[in-house]
Amino acid sequence: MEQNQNIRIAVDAVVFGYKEKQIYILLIKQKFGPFQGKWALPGGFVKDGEGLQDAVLRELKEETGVRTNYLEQLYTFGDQVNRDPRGQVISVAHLGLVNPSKFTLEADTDAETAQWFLLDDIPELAYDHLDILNTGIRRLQSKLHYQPVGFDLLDKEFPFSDLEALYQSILQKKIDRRNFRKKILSFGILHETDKIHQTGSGRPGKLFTFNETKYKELVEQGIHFEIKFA
Amino acid sequence: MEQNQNIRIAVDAVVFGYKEKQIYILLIKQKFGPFQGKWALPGGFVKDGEGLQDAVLRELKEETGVRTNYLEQLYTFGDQVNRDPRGQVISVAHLGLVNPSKFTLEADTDAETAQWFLLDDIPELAYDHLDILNTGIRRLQSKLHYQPVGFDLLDKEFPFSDLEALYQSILQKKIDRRNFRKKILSFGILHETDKIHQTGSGRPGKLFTFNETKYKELVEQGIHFEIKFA
DNA sequence: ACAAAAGTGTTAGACCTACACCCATGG
DNA sequence: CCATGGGTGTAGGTCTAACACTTTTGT
Repeated sequence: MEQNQNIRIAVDAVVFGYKEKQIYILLIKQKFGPFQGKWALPGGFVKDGEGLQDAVLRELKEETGVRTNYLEQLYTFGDQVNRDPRGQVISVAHLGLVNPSKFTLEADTDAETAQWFLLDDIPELAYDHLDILNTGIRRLQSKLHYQPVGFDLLDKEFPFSDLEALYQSILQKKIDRRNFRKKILSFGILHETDKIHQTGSGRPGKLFTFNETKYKELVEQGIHFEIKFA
Repeated sequence: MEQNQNIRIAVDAVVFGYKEKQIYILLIKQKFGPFQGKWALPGGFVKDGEGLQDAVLRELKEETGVRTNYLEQLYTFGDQVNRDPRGQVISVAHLGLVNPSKFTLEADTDAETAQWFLLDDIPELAYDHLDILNTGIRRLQSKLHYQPVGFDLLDKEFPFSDLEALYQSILQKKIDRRNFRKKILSFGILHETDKIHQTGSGRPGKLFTFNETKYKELVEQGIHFEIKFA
């Protein structure tokens, strides 16, 4: 009953960031270990006395310099006993959302570099991190259907087209602009400021902010967002 | 980097069963440990070289005699470092669905007894198992909205009213019979046999079976089931 | 005046909700 | 014939899908 286990527990993070109208994912290049030089998700072993979420936040900060407000548990990988060549390791994967413009990437400890990658430009990954990443992508895609998404990814003030591009980038399909706008506005999570987005070309758009109270309320309550591609 | 951890990993199972038109949950009475004599979810430590899901299935069989086809990962409890008085233990909770009529409960190893409990008759539970149980209930309730449920809980042939009672029992509210039937039949997961349910009183109902192919297809694809209480 | 991006409304169809009476069987 | 539970249809309202032109700005 009190026999010792020879299993170790780690955490990993699938962190999404949105910039330049596209979704990126945060990866690090490993400095040590069996996959030295390979790209991987940020993560590492949990320390004694440390909670799971704390471990993720610590590793993220150490390996990439990023801090995230939004972090949820994704899935625990431990059915495959040999997923780590160093021995049996169970990894509790988390999903994070971040606005990349708030941070400069800085690799500290186990990581040589940290870098944002476009989803269709992912390098070969260490361990089973591709599985974890795919689980994260699927989760993010389904989140859109039952929770508002965007608060943690966009700037405080943003043009409506940013939100639209965000949804299209996550779902990887085109959305009808008129229907999308109607639907989102009907949730009442946006507040239209009187500022105007200064851009290079084309008609400038009004800037919006999230109504944080209403937004968080709908994150709790759940929404039903269903929209066909145009 | 290769420092040893003093954290152990366990699994627990929230197993639902349906009988006599109501949802039950499977609990065991602990034979040993800090909560000796208390009721708890079936579960225990993962063995070296064992996968998570295998560990759940093993513990379930050892402690209750139940085997389940349907088992999904629920959530990993490890943010609270002191959830187990024996030391830091992270528990990967799973959710199982079972037809209780297929098993007689038999407690083998760590359990004194195993027993089915009605949801509104849950005894005091060991550890943070009430949190885990509530997470399981919420998950099962939301599953109804995006996946068909019933295949693993009902008999092979069942009257339509069983399915209806199952949904009502899980959602804890009354459902309009006509609308429910219309909705479920429109999914095409049911096959009407020409057999008749032999019951005590009242008009006998036709027996149905699940169209397993279609059912599993919709489990993958997802459905959208939304129904107001009557 | 042209290029680029923002902004805007209506209609048809699908789906959801509300609602009450008759039917088949056993005792 | 009564009690019990099974079986059935329709109309109103709401939500979604489809669809294209005009407006504002910079160059």
